Amino acid sequence: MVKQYSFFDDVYEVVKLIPKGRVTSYGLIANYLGTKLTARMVGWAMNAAHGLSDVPAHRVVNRNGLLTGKAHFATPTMMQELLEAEGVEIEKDQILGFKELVWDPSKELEL
DNA sequence: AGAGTGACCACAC
DNA sequence: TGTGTGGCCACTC
Repeated sequence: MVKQYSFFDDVYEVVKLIPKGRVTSYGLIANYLGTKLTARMVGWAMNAAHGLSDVPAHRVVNRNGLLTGKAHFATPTMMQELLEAEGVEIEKDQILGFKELVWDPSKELEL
């Protein structure tokens, strides 16, 4: 039923590699996978990813560290709950110290 | 084949 | 500092 596309798999793989307690942004993933992929595509991929429990979509936020995708979870608070459970502090749907918690695949993985 | 849409990002005012 | 607009690529109707 759920059709999966090739680039979705790439996005999932990166998201799965995000260390616990760390977060990343759509743009960083897009940048890491290649210029072909735009932040919108990553967000769109996440839309399909939320159905897969393997993909920690809660660790992916926008470039401001804002939980823009929380509305797409089972409950609006679920995303925050999951992040807080991993030690990430959140206030008003915004990740505190996002700048230091951000996990940039193009830097961390470094190929 | 064309138009609309999307869990975004960057620039301009 | 905050709002508005365009652009990006892929998918659906």
